[in-house]
Amino acid sequence: MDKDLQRCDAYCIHEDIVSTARDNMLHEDMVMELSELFKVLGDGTRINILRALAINEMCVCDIAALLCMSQSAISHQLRTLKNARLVKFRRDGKNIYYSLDDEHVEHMFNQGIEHIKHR
Amino acid sequence: MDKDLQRCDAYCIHEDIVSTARDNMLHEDMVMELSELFKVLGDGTRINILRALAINEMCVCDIAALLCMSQSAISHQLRTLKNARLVKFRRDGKNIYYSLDDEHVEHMFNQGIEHIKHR
DNA sequence: TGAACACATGAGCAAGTATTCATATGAATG
DNA sequence: CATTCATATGAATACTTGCTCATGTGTTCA
Repeated sequence: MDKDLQRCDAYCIHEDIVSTARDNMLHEDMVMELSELFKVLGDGTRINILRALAINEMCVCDIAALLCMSQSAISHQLRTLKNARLVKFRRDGKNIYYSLDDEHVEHMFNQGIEHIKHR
Repeated sequence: MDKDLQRCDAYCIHEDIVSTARDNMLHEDMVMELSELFKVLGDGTRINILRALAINEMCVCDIAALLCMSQSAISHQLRTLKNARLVKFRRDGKNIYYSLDDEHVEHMFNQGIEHIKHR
């Protein structure tokens, strides 16, 4: 089961360091989920949406007005954010109000901003 | 200068909420830099590289061996990470050793992992 | 019930991206 | 100085993605 120590053909200089690194790697699934999460955050439109929702819940056409984008474009992006469990929504009559569904995203933004400011 | 209150044509329901959100938006440049940072983190190969470098500095062929990928592919990814100021390097003879150049990335990973675990 | 409104969704396209392949650079070694 | 080794880089390609356009779904209201 844990015998995934299959050597790949790549030439390696420091066996011990590579071996230690291998033992500390994240599980494949976690890496995939992490990269998908970051991929979702890696888009200006979605960042703007999340930042806006951090202040207030909003319906789709409000977000579209805020960002000067089409309703369809916003709707597609909200779908992506919904799939990533970053936003939730509630229906009220004809409108659907979106809001944040995560307490970690803001921390991630802040860390990102720190990284950028620090050059 | 700050008169970028140009109304876009999109129909908007809640003027006050949109207006408040607009006042609290991140600056355009910051959104771009943030999205570029997250984009860099949004790739499994680069996540694996960063995680490995968090344990030890490593030369290119070691990373290639660890991840069972070509030297060229790793080199291209390291370039991306270097441009994002996430890794630094030093030369020692024929080898070039890469290491982390940021203290925030690990926090971002941890926040990401928390988000994922929390469903 | 049917028109109007808010939103979702599928197809299509232009732009971006991760890898491979071939080749270039740069340091050590004989 | 020529060869070898470690790494970088440019071009090409398969794949992904964000938007638009057209249309579908679900709710309200007359």
